[in-house]
Amino acid sequence: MTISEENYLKVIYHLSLVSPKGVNTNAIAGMLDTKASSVTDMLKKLAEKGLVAYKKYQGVTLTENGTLTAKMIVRKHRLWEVFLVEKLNFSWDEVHEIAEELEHIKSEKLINKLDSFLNFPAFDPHGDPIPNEKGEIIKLQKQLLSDVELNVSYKCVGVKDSSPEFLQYLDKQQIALGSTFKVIEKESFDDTLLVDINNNKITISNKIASNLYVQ
Amino acid sequence: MTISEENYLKVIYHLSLVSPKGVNTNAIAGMLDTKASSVTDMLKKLAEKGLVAYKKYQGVTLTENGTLTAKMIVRKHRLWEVFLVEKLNFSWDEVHEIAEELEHIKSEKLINKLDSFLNFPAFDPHGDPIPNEKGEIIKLQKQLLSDVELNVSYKCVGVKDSSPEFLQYLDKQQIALGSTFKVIEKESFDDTLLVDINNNKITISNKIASNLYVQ
DNA sequence: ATAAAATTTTAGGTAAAGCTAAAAATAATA
DNA sequence: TATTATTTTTAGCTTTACCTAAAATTTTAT
Repeated sequence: MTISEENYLKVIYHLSLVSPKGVNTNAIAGMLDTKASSVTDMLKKLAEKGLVAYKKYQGVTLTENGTLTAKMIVRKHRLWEVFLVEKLNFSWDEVHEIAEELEHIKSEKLINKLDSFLNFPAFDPHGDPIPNEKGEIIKLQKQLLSDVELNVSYKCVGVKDSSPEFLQYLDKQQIALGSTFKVIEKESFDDTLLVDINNNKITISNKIASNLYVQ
Repeated sequence: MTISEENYLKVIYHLSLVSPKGVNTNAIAGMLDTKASSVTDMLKKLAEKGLVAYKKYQGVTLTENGTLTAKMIVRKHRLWEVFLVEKLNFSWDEVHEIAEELEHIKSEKLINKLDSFLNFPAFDPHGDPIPNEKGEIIKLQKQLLSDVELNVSYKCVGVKDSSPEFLQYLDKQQIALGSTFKVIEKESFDDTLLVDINNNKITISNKIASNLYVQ
């Protein structure tokens, strides 16, 4: 299994969560910053290896084997992110890029020992669930802050966008996982929210609110 | 810098310690399990990049820049080995292979934070010195057990061969870094040694003795 | 329903890092 | 020193993972 193949599987896995019936060639190309023709080539190869079900022009889905393989890559990525934040004191906006490399280190023993060293964390620093050794994932029913009821208390449990830019914005606003939210008012014109965060009233754009998961 | 280029630099660095005047194409090929013709190709590329000084048929040496780059790869390799043994409880015969992958992760910040997390270790689990951030290396004057005086006490400080086979043999004989050695007798016929290890007399072949560093 | 637009695939090509086989240079030996 | 042996390089080929441009298919819109 090459790094490139692993990256394709991971991207198909993430896109499948949104389009379970089949992932488009162009969508994959967009995520991997490559061309559609390159994607077609790789899909044929992955199909040969039994990792995806692929029919010309029909999009692609992961096989059972492909799904498990993809989940193991996600598992590695998220465990390394926990390591980087918890043990090496990286901030949550720095870890994604490094974990993109670490996720390709090949040793099941390594990842299980790392898991144990970290005390079997269930979530990564961005609130995303970490698959266990069998690929099982805790799925909590979270909502976007943009879809939430007025005057009800929620807790921040994750971010949808985990780009450094967004995460640094949250740092600046002192928003972190665990912060408590109550939407006081919603401006109907542009869906801007007036929110009470940790007993501190701030205004939040719809774009921000629709990238914050609460519970 | 590709993984392949890094592996060449690392091998040239290690071979340079033994042949400082110039490393042979065939020697590199042997270490990397590749063919001499492939090595020639790569040497040209590394020379282009200013990492090695290369003249046809004359062997190769690292430039200053190449030496520092190689040392940083060695630094990463050895720090990851310490992490694997100290934090994840791997045994010393398991870590080399995994560190071969981890040494290629590209983030100076990562490696310096790892160094700090491990309390700036000076030696790896096999007793090899870890270059610091500047590439400086502590060099201790160690001897091979095979070259040592009779009836003088020494301490084991490193292994020359760090293959799993040799390390597992040492485990079986309960020899570890820090073990004390006193050579009681040397058989002149085959240089077999009768050695007192931690107050325990055992017989050791010349092959074993010439792979153990003591001080 | 058919034409236009968008998507996807095919065909053929490139760069990296390997390979084999033959040629060239260096080293060893008679 | 001449010849043989070894080492190294060159030349040309393969595979992986990309690419562009053109052809095929599907989707959208008139």
